[in-house]
Amino acid sequence: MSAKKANTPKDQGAEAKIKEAARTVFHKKGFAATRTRDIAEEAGINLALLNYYFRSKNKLFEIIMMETMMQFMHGMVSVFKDEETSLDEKIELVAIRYIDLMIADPEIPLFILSEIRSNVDNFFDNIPLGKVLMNSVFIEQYKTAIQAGEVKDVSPLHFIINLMSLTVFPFAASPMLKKVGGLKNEQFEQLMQERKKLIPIWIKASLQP
Amino acid sequence: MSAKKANTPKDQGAEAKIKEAARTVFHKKGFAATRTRDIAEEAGINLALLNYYFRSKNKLFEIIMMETMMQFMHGMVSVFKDEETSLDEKIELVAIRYIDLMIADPEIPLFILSEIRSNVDNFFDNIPLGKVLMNSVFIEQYKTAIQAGEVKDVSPLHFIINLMSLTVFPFAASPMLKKVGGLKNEQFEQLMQERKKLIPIWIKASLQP
DNA sequence: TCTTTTTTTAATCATTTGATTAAATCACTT
DNA sequence: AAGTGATTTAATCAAATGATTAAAAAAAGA
Repeated sequence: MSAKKANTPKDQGAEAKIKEAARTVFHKKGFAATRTRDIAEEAGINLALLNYYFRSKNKLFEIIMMETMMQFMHGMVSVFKDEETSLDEKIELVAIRYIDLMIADPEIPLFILSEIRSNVDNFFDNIPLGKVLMNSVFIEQYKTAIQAGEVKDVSPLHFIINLMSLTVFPFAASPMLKKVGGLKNEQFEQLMQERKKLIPIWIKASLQP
Repeated sequence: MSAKKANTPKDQGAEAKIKEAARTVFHKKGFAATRTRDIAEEAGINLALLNYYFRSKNKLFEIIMMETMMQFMHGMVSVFKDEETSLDEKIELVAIRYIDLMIADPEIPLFILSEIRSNVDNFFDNIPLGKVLMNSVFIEQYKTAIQAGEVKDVSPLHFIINLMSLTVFPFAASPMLKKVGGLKNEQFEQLMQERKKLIPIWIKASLQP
């Protein structure tokens, strides 16, 4: 039942290797398209080990999904709740943190969007993330700015959607951008680096009353 | 070899019914997650019929993929190439057409993005869509406006990405928005209707020098 | 009506794939 | 070194799934 210490004979622990391999393959191909044998091969271990450590493909996927969601959400929620930073600073922080996160792991956006559609998981069913975000300091600051006449009176929902759209969509669409636009990986990353500075400028421009 | 006329005994042609069912299921679940039996059931026909008419799951998928890509691209390309409309009008046209298209068929964005990632298809390999778009009237008008000092000097690529992001992303993320934000279908559609007017305003604001 | 062609079905095949089992190997304790 | 438990493997199972086949049913043509 318990596989506490990684006292394996091989290099660095089969359990950890399997999880890393699972993350790689699941992120790249999604749940339905990955076979447990893909994961075993990627990890360089026998197929039975996967079931020995993780019981089933589903269980393993749930772990990866949970960790990925946490990783993705944590950056956002921590910025949204910060009492110390201004509205403008938060906009800049969201852009920078998310773009850095996604440059490091570009498969995440499409993975999350696809798997939530597939409903393989019930991650959000118990977590009132909507309430957390829409009642956050960020949104309060936005509403306050509206009442002070500093920004246009547009629904906070549009505001959040726009910020996420400009930040996340290019990564979700990167396979298409690279195919359609003939972009190389370096060019794409260069473009995304530029957006860390540009997105806050565009968002602020769109808020001008 | 040829199944010309739909002279079937049943209601309206099994071949057409299978294709419609395939479109529905593929769009909803993606290639890897749909089983041919799902399609047969959705179409209300026997499984063997699918292979009789379409030879294989792959062949059937390629047809659906091709038609979906055509549907999605045609709206964009026709606006981009139009010699008669202004830059501002094109921005408005793209927003309106795409949002209308996606309200009618909300599964399309995530379907296209996912399946291009999966590389199941080689749709773009023969079509220089990037050249077509980046050399279009739309982009020429944008560059002209930059040289005239009417808009900020930002890469046309960012411009296109921003327009697509604000338009397409909310639909790609709609399963998440509905779960996280607790949005009902009607609320979501209402929000998207608003964006037909708002996106051009935001884009134009972001272009101000 | 009778024949021929097209359409539809039930049954079955072959492969893929998630999962299990029993045995072998390894690492650590005594 | 022997024993004990943890780790790993090869072999195999059972279910799911894409595809095929042979025959029945329906439609069309004579």
